[in-house]
This record gives sequence, C-alpha cells and structure tokens, in this order.
Amino acid sequence: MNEDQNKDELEMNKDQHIDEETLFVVSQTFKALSDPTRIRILNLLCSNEHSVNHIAEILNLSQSSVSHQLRFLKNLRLVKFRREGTTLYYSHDDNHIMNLLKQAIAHASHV
Amino acid sequence: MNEDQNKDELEMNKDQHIDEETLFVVSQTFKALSDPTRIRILNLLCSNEHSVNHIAEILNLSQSSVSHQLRFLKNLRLVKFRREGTTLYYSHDDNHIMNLLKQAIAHASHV
DNA sequence: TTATTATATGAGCATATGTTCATATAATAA
DNA sequence: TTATTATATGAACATATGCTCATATAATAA
Repeated sequence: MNEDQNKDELEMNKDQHIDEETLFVVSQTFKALSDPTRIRILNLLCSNEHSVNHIAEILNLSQSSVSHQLRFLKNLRLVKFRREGTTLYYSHDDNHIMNLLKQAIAHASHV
Repeated sequence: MNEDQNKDELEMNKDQHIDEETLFVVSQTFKALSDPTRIRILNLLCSNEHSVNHIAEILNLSQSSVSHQLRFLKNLRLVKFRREGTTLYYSHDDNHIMNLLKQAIAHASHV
C-alpha cells in the first residue's frame, strides 16, 4: 500500500462536493455492511472460504437466506466463489472493504 | 494513534464470533453511513460546523429532513451541537467513524 | 406580552429490505 | 435416464426507512 497516496486522496475529498456516482457507491457499500446477517457472513469469510450450506449451518441461517445475501454481496463484488462439483466455495473479494469492516468491529468491540 | 494496539485488535477479531452487542453497534454504525443524505451531511461536517438551515440550504434538503437525520446521527453520537441563540451548530463527534467514511469515499472515487 | 426565527417532532405515506416458502437449476452419481 | 445433492430464484409478507406536511417548542426581540 502507498500510504502517501492514500493520505492525499483523503485530503482531496475533505469537505468537498461528492459526485453522484461516488455517493451511490459509498452508500451501497455501507448498506452491504449495515445488516447483521451480512456482517456475520463477511466476518466468517474473513479468513477462509466456505460453502453456502456451511455458512448456513455455522451461522444458523436458512440456505435460502444465505444464498440471497451472497448474491447481494457478489453484485457489489465483495465476495467471489469457486465451484467444486455441486459445491460453491465463497470467499471475500475486496480487501479494502474487509478492512473497513475489521476497523468497525475493533472500534465497536472496545467501546 | 497506537498502531500496534490497533493491529492487535484487528487480529483479535479475525474470523472470530462477534458478540451480539458488537454486531448491533457495527450494523447501526454502517446503517448511519448507508444513506446518501446522511453521507452528504457528514461529509459537509467533515471540516466545519454548520447550522441546520445552512446544511439544508447547501445540500438542497428540507429543514425537517435535515433535522430528522441529525437526530439519527446524534443518537449514534456521530454528531454533536452547540447552541448560539436560537441557532444550533452541528459538528462531527466521532473521528474514527469519520475516518471510515473518508476511506470509503476515497476508495469509491477512484474505482 | 406578542412576534419572529430556528429547530424539533409526530403522523402518514410510498418505497426498500430481509426473511420464508416453494420451486427451479446445475452438477454429479447410480 | 433418474435420483441426489447443493445452490439459486421469485413471490409473498412483515417490518424498516426516509421523506413531506403540519405543528410544536425554544430562544430572542420588540
């Protein structure tokens, strides 16, 4: 990572008008992270890939619900999957957003 | 900031069960950041404090809508205000969350 | 006091969201 | 082929959300 570039970008957007597209992407991204089920799924995929049924079992959710939420996350390119026979193994696909989630969890867990 | 402590905290929550309270706080926090209107308000408060009417004028929103959203943000302690006569000047009140927002905007604005 | 200015609030409404249920699809095995 | 396993999908439903409108409240001025 280039920390200087990052710093400049943060500075650039300081109190500046946000264009429509950026506003939409940011709101959609945070919307993805605003639901407890999706947070639990992403947190589970933080380190390892998991199949749909495995996610459902571990988190005590219905297969349908997990599948719906994974589709949601995949549309935003936050997760990806690989196939092995009839099984799909999902994993996270956006290190930057996963890092935001980790930061928020760390921040919240010691409030 | 203590980067080592931060790193340890991130590591600690890696692929670990999130307790209910943390899950709730994290989801609420991201929910606050998931609405375009609230993002625009927080972005405006990023550097300077502003009165309710000023926010409404600049962002072309109704006074009522801004007031409702500010109440929402204040309940989550993301903003605070000071009084001057009949005017309330709002400002941001959580550097960590503001930083998450800046990161997301920076990330989205050069996709 | 009354009037004015700034903000807060509750009700109502249209839309969005997350879940369940039933069923469809896809890959593989028999 | 048919059966099985894993996953995806659409409809329906209950709840949540964000806005507007009308009005209430609070501080100050006249």
